[in-house]
Amino acid sequence: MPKPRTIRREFFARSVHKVAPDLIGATLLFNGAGGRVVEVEAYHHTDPAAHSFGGKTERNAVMFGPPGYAYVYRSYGIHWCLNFVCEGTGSASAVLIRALEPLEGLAKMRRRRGLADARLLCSGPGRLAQALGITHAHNGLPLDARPFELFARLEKPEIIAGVRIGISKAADLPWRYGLKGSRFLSKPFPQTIIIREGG
DNA sequence: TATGAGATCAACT
DNA sequence: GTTGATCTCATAC
Repeated sequence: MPKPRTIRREFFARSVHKVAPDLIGATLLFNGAGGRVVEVEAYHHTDPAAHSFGGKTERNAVMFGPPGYAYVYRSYGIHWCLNFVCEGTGSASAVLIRALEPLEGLAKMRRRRGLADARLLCSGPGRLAQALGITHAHNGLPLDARPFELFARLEKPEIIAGVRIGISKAADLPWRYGLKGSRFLSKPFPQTIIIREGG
């Protein structure tokens, strides 16, 4: 068995469109709780759906900083959503982490979510943040140091792509990526575009 | 299975 | 005042 490699900050200093599919199958832990990344979305600064599209504000400031940091924002007034800042300082692009397959710290995550069903623990950006205990307090933290732990995938999974969820601007861009066949996706992928290139 | 309302806050018009 | 990178519960088919 090969040993899992820790993902370093340089991993994120690339195009969001490379980083996003490369994150599928990676392992994300936060204070020892988490699992395998099965769904993400890419947000590029030239994309009208990105928070950074309209320029730097207090909320999105972390997106304008260096890659390899966590951008956490409040969604619909009640949820927290976790993003990984990518590309270079000032490029203001990020990957939204949308779903995990729960593997570690199941009891902790169930307690935080008030749920028994593993399927619903981390299947959605708001659910995932709640299960891991991520809030605005963690906005701007580096991804290559505790409480974050990120491990690269050992094998190249089959990745599917589709349009992003819950947005009205640039809604036709296929920048949502998922692990093919996973039971832990926030929603099914209607069309199946399979990506094989990359590693 | 599908659709709708409510929760609640920051950014924007 | 409206919208939004959401989720849960209720009601309808």
